[in-house]
Amino acid sequence: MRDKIVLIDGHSILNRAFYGVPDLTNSEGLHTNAVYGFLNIMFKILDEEKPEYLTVTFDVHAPTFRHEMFADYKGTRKPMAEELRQQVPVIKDVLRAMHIEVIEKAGLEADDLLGTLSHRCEEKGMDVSIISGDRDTLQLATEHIKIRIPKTKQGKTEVEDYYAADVQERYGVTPKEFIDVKALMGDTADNIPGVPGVGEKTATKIIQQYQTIENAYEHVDELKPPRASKNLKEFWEQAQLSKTLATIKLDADITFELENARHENPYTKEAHELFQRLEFKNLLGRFDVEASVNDVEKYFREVTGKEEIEKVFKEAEKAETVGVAFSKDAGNVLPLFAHASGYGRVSLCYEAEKIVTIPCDMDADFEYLTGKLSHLAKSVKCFSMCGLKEYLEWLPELTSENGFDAIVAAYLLNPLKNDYNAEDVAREHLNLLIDEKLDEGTKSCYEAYTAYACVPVLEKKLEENGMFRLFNEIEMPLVFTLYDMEQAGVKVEGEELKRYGEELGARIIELEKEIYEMAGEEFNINSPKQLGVILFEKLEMPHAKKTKTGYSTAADVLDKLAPEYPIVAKILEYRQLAKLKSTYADGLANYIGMDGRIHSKFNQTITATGRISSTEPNLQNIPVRMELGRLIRKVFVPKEGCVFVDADYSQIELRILAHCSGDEQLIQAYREARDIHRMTASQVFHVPFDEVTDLQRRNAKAVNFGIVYGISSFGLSQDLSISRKEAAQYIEHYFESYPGIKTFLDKCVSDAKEKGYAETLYGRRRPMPELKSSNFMQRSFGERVAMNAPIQGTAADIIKIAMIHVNEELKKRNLKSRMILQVHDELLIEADETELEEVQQILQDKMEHAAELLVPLSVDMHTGKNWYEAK
DNA sequence: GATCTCACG
DNA sequence: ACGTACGTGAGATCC
Repeated sequence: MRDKIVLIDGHSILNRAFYGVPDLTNSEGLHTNAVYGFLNIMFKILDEEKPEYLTVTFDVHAPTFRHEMFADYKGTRKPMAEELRQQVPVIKDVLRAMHIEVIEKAGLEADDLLGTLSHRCEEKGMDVSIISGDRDTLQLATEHIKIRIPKTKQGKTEVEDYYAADVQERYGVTPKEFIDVKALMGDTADNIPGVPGVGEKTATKIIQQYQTIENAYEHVDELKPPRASKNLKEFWEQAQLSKTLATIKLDADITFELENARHENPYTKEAHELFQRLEFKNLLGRFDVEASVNDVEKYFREVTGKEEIEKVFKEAEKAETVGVAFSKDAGNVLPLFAHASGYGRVSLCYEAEKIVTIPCDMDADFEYLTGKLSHLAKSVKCFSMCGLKEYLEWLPELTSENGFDAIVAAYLLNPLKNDYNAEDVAREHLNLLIDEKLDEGTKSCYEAYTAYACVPVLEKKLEENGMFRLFNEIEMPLVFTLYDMEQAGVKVEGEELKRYGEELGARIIELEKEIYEMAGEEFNINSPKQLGVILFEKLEMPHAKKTKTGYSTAADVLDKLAPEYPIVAKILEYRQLAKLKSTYADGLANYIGMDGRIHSKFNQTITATGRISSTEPNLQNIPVRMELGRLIRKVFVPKEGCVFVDADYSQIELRILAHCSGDEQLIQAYREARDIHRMTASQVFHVPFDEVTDLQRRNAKAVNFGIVYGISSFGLSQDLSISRKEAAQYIEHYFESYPGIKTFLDKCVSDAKEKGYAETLYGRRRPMPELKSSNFMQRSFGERVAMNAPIQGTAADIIKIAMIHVNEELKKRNLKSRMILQVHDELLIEADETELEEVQQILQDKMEHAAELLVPLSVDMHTGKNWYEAK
């Protein structure tokens, strides 16, 4: 059996990875996508090949890089992107930590290193795999040297393999002849001149016939086409030079000790720490966690028997802080004693060395244990869990005074993550690794311990980041508010909804028929791909836009075609109805519970800005803009004896902008309750206030929206279907009229650049690594976000405060009315008819006084027997 | 699982 | 020159 060595072309693969993997950044703001992509490719190769030896080569002098991704790029080298440059030392650190040999030699091209190493290894009788993104290395392929070129396709890495025979098959020449082909055709990127007028086709033909340029030169008069014959004669010296340049050295002067390249366990402790810092979560699974010792586990204890359990709780009651975890035990616990919800175990940590897990059994079933916990909640100062809201059902005695949610705290500290869980909190904040393959009891102990131990750590970090009050006074109380809303749910008329869906269905079938007839064939209208072919190929419509994968058939494109092509209008109508039926009519029906109500989830740890999100189902995007869709709201009804009260903030984001910017004009306008869009129109278009046309007001409104989004002339021009120039002019006039706003928005960007995060009025932070990007698009995005996040985030803060106050007031007064929905700037209350006026007064008061700004907060309120009427 | 489209603020 | 408005969630298609 031949030994095998894998040689990785470091810069080439790093470069591939950089352009193939979307931008990733760790919480320190360090770009990591190239390193991540590199490691993925490397691990894939190692898993496949299991080589005895492994070496990564870097050419030291690589200040510039060829852009292989862009076909239009030719000629001189472009400087390496800053985001890539900063990752070069990182990958070297990672490799060092993994004990993988790195070979660099000043003045030597990576190709020559690879050539020499592969050649030497082959002579020693080894199999060699060269991993490179550079096709020049194909000349190195032999029977025993395999060239492997990784391709990143939609997140998946595929590898093209070339032995000598494969090169012959693919390119029609042998690897050695490949050099001569290149000598003739040249390579601008590598500064190889080649022979003028000879391209790939001609070069290949000539070499297929004559094998080498020398042989071709001997028969130079027979060469075809005549141009090649003439030029080879004329540029013979240049051709010879080109061949030298194109030839990869096999005998470079380097010292290489094979034993240094021996591939042993790369999963070292140092590498693990580095991977953690880089936040390569799904690569951490490769490490053997057992190796990294922690001494927490030895304090884990399983407790059974009523006497023992009582003893534990008695001890726990004396603690200031307890960490608690519920576990869905799939193991040994008799299902008989588990709860219907699936919980079969609770765990408790009340000192760093007192960590117990209690399986539900005949002595102590789930209700008994949660009863003990709820009782415990009355005596401790801090009752901490990971994801508190999920468990409040079982802890009726817990209040926002002493409840602590580690997950919510972790979210505030970094709101950009996709998901939050106990393992991550332990790793990031306690530097504690939790094995994924643990039994339920141990895992549950870890979670309880994490909830316990992270309290002081997270509190300190919140304090340091100026978010202590935000956490204690807004986010934690909100956990309880959201829980109440989820419990309350909203009543939905199932029968009505069904009828609505059926009506839509009937119309959809009609439309389908008409569309098929007009198209002349049947196809899947829901498939953008098929639809694109019908519209833009078969019916030859002018296609305005393209997406990555084909034609865009988005509504704004179709809107422009609709006046001229009746079928497009039908398709738009079909789309609208199909959406209403699938997402809303049918979609919502699936969520109606036994109580006739929908209990949507309100998520507190999703958005980057601090907004709440709603899922299963999303009740924050129920149609309202179009009448047909809006009708859906008629099926959302209050329960018997109740009415809906819907209250929404009027232009809260613009008011926040007025406050934060201190712009005199805008503040004055809001104090006088003037029509802001009309005023803007008057200023931007230089017309008297009373002479503003509807169109001007509409456009001004779009400008105001744009300001909040972090305006760009392009975005505004798209929205208003005007030229970019015009849009830029609107913006210019706007900033002339409101100089305070311009100053404020500029400050948002410069502050965020300086601090690395954007901040709301209440101290909520959004980290902003994008602002450091050298990529124009990403940086511009960062700038828009830096303008938008403080405004959108402050609005989110304010309505959260209002929600907490409204909910508290309803409870305090023992009212039967319940807050049931939040839609970003809107609250929906199911109000008992006898309490209607009181509820209206509470809503108005608490919403308008949630924050005291330089401008009044104004609330619009409506009542009705369904959501349609109340909006 | 990625992509496209579209519903909301 | 680059190629976009800010923030979400869900359904359908297609690989």
